[in-house]
Amino acid sequence: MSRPTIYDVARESGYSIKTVSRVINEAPNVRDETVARVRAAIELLQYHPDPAAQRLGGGKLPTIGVLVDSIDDPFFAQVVAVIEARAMDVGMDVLVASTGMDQTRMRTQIQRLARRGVAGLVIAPFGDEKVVAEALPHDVPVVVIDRKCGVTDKDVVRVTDEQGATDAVRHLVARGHRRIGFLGKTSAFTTLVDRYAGYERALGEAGIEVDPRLVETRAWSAEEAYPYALAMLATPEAPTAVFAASPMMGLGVLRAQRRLHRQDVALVIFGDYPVAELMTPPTTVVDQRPGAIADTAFDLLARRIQDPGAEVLDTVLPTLLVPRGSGELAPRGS
Amino acid sequence: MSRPTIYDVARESGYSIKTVSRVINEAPNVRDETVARVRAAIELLQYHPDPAAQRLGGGKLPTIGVLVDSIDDPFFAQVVAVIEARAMDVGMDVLVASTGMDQTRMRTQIQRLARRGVAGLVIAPFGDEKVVAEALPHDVPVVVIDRKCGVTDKDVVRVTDEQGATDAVRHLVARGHRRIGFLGKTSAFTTLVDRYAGYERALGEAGIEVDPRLVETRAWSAEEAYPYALAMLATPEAPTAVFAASPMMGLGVLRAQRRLHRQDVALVIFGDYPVAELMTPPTTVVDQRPGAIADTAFDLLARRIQDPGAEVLDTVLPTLLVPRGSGELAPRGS
DNA sequence: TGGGGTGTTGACAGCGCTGTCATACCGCCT
DNA sequence: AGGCGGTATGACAGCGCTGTCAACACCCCA
Repeated sequence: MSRPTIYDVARESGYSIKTVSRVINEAPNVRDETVARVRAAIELLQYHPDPAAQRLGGGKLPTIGVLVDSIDDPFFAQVVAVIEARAMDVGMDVLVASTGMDQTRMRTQIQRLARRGVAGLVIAPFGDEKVVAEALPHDVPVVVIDRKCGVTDKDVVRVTDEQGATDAVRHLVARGHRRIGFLGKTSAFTTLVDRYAGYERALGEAGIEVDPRLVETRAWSAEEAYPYALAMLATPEAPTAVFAASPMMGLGVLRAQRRLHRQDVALVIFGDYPVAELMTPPTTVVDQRPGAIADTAFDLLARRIQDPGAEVLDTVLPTLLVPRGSGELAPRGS
Repeated sequence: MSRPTIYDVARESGYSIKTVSRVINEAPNVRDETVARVRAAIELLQYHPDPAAQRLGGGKLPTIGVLVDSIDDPFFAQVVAVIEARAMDVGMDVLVASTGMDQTRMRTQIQRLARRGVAGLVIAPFGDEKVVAEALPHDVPVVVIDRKCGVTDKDVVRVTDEQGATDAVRHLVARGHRRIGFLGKTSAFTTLVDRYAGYERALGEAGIEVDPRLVETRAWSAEEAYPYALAMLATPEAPTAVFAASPMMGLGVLRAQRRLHRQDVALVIFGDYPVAELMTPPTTVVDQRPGAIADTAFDLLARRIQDPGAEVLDTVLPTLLVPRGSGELAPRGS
């Protein structure tokens, strides 16, 4: 009364377990009629191969592992959701793990996932490049998402951080802003360095000099960003617009704006977030399109699982500026 | 150069693989000195047991499966995040799957997870009670979360839906509201039936008769809720306050309010959502405390894994009314 | 007619564990 | 002294697959 095994299917179909195995794995050189009969037996018995046994027998687990900063971050939640959907389509399961922004933990989690014998891994790494390079496994296909972190021997999917930031700041400049603040911890992530570069570029194009008083690079979390944003908005030289280089920074700014009743300060956030369109004013964002990142990552992973020797790709997806109101505000008093 | 196996540990420590196995599984009747030596060898070799082999050998996979409506729903994302954190603490991995609110898919996903040989399952079921009862596996520990769905032979963790709704509506009544709208698809979930009951109860206590024009039970998604909310707020008998029985309904109402510039209508949403405190006005919610649900579910699952015969528990957690502004608005014109 | 593919199938040995059962040894009671 | 029960350890057979290699039937070409 236990689950049927490959032996049951073999007996039922009249073939050997090896032939059944071939049918399951769609191996070549099996007669059509044989395939049909084995399939019929599988159907009849409602047989499903045991993943653990498949793995142990020599194959990989029909599973892909996903490692992200935090599962309930809306960005990563969507990444996980899309990967799960794609995996389900091809009969794979998804193991999730989070780093909690801790490099040691990142390393441990990667090892654990790799140890389980997953077919592939989607990883959002962070931090020191050397640590990342050492932590990434070499015996299992990996696709790196969101942050390159100096990785050159793995497929990478990320977005045009600099261009996206440039777009955002240009957008503000086009509305007449000249005093545009920047928030984002550039020391932590190369993505933020790139976004800052985009900020500088857009200002440069407009002939605006970077005012260090309007650049805040110390905060990482929304909680840390809040006081800095507060301070920046409260100064006499307060910016008329702010570019928040991440949703966390954006939250800090929004809280500060609310606190100071300064909804008149224009704002563009890099990274969309839920209900942004319901804010007052609705928040203009640079959408990183997590779904597209996840889709591409899945495609690349599937490709690498199938062909481990395939050329290593560094895919850079475009971002999308979504004007919703906060980024279209004119400079105060103009 | 491959990963060390139990044989390597046995050789290194001078004991048999069986004794090593005993140490790994903390089996009784092993001398302290033996344990110490084996542990030392494990440490030395950086040995980690192969989960697939453990599973195949007779044990369960050190993995727990989580099945929810949708992984990027903030409520479930937090549930998954907490379970992953808890699982990591005890060296377990987490397999995620989503139902997409499709009963057939729910069934398939449950079977797939059970087939993998997970140690336990956390499931948010939905829909027809008979289907749910048939879909839940009997050969693996299961904890049902969020919705009871008529399940009586599994541990359940949910919240005080009726009480939470009563609290919310009482809160509105206390501010002087007498025309209070209700939105929520009561036909789909028992949780929503309970919330409606809470609504009715609070009104009854206040001697307010239920006005069917203020009760909308047809919508499920935010998209569906929007037009209904719009219609309700646009009528001459428009409510001065609305109780949205789910975050989805809440979104619909918020969009309608924005569209009609009716931020003066008081609103309480059942279920917290990100940045609710940054809305204008900040949204008062009944917090379901997904983290607490997940924590409790994990505890119950661990308990059941350890003792499959333990008494079946139906745990009902309290909700938390979080006043933030929208629920404290006085009736229009008063 | 024989040699050498090519296509199709099966026997069998693992993969790295755990469960079962056997074994060896100890102390203690009668 | 003999026997018994409890403790500590090991030998060995699976668990349900896949990889390797062999077997066999055919077919083609020389």
